[in-house]
Amino acid sequence: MQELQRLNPEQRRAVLHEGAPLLILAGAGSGKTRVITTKIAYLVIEKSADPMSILAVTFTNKAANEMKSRVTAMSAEAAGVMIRTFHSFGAWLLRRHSHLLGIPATYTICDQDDALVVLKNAAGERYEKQELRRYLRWIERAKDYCLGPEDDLTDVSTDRRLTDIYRLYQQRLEASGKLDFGDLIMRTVDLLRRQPEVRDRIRGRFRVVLVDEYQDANAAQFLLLKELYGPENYLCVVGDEDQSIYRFRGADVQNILRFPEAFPGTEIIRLEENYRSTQNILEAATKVVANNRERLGKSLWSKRGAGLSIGLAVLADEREEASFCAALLEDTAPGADLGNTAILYRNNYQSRIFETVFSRLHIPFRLIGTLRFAEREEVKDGLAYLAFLLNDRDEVAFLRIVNKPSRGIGRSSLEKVCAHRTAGWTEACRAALQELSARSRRGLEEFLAIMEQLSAELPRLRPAELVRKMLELSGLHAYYASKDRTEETGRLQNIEELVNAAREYPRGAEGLAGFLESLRLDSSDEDPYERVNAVNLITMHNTKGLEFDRVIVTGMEDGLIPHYREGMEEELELEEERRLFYVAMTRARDRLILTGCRRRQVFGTYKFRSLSRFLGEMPEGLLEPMTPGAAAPAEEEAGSEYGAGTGVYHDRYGPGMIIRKWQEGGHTLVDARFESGKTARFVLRYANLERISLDDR
DNA sequence: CAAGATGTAATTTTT
DNA sequence: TTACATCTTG
Repeated sequence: MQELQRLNPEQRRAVLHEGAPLLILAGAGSGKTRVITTKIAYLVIEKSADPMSILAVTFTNKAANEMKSRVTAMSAEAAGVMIRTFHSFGAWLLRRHSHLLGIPATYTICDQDDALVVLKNAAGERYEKQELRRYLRWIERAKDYCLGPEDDLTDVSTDRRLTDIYRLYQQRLEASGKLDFGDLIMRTVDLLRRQPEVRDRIRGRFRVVLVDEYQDANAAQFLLLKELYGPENYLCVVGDEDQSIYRFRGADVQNILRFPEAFPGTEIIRLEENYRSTQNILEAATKVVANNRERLGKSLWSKRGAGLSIGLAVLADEREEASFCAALLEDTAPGADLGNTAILYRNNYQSRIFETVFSRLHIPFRLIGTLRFAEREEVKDGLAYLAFLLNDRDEVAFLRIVNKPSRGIGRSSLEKVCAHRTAGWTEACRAALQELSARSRRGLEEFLAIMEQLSAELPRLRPAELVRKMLELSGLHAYYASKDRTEETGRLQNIEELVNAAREYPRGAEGLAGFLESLRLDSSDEDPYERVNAVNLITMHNTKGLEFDRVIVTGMEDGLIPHYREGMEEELELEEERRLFYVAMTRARDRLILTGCRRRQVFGTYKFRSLSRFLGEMPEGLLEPMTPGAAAPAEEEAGSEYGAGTGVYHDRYGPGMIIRKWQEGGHTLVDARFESGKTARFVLRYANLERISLDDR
């Protein structure tokens, strides 16, 4: 197999390895995906392994899809290999054994929003939203550790009410015939433990189990691996303890650190040659992460030259930070692909200023990982109709859609329906009908009629047609069409997109359930691998597994990175933040630029900030200060230029023109007329008027 | 019952 | 600054 020749000795050793459990410690950019995919192809081609007997598990769909396409490129036969995320593997197994678990085969999956609704209904009105969120976090955490309500939860929280609330939540969830993300792992473990014959059958089928990004495994996922791994099986996990960044989600570095203890006889192979970054970038990143104690340690090296220095720019505020980045982008060679640059930040909200500044300057950008399709209100509405169609015990779906679009069914009417609640909501509705006012009754009858019609169509229609029908019958299409006219959001487009998304799924309940599952578990509607000439705006977490020619890490300030939050467990959190920064830095191939602000707006007022302590952990000589003035267009001292006739842009008023300028009380004042027809007077220094050319509208 | 108005609170990271 | 929750009005 010629791919083997292209590997370095350690990579080859990892591919050829068999027998004992294998832990591959793969540094950033060391070609770990290549090793896994080649290993799969090697097993199929050279060792004549049955593709069906191989299971490869990842954490994100992004990674799973990437792996799938690379594997099939090497061997068409290997298309039969099962490559899934942990969650989707659990979902698959649970669906096939739903009869053993007392859950419907067409169960739907709760996302966090849905789970919060379930919890709210379960716990009653007496809790505030924030409290409920806290409890939900604890419940999720418990599930990360495979702990049920009856288990000792003191490691999760010592709150006395947690056990009760957790139990109520779980009952309510099960009564609704739904599973949450945690269930997908926890109940799979449960299934394999309680049904030894299922476990043995699975062990018999998947003789080879490969796990990517193992450093992000949580306790439940570890336990799942334990169940999958029998005496006849081969287990290989790949990971990098320095890139473990999902502690908040229950990921535990100890999982990878202690893998050799948990699986006796484990052999370790280190991949330390980095193929991605220049020496400078690598050295800086390595020096920073070396401050961590919780690591096995490896020494990354690269054959690439020293390369460019690492740029450091300190800007006045986040607005200047964004313009600085914009100037860098505008400086790039004509024809160069903006898609080769990524702008990274710690918190999602930091993207906002980049969006505004870039839009104004007509710099194309795309937000990666944020606007999740399935989490939009209008999409959730549509999905709720479909979920309810599959399972009329689904309380979350029912409450969402019974009166959306409005059918005149208000709170009091709903309470009457709830009083009749039995197993299914259809029944409860029918039972409550005669107690309702004429108006509410008509509305509810209409709702029931809609669902009945759709139910009749369910076995006959393919999901795409069914979705179309649902949008019409439910009135959602009309509802969002009229809304869209006034609000000009793309909501109508989004729900129509639902029709397209449903194509390719087989007809009937199973097909529909499969469609809903993929939407829930595969939220990546923006494909970072797709070539687009637009700069990438992305959180540090979301960059895992990605790489870019040029990376700008923004917000290099104490409090942002490392992120501060009260009550945090100092040392552990700090090491996690350091790993996150390490991940961010090692995404860069050729050029790494760090930016921070002297002050930043917090809740509308400016706060002074100090630079990130991580900057001090980098070798002195590698950092090269960049002067904002050189790259950013001069704005401050341009006061003298804002004469009458100057085109300006104001945040509130939009584009306009200066019509008069004069001095008064030591300040320069201007009057401006805007396109809206309004005029306004500003103190030039404070007004944040941006210059634009007049034909630039 | 629903849309508008007004007041108050708050920003990690994601399958 | 904005998001969201509660109150008020049509």
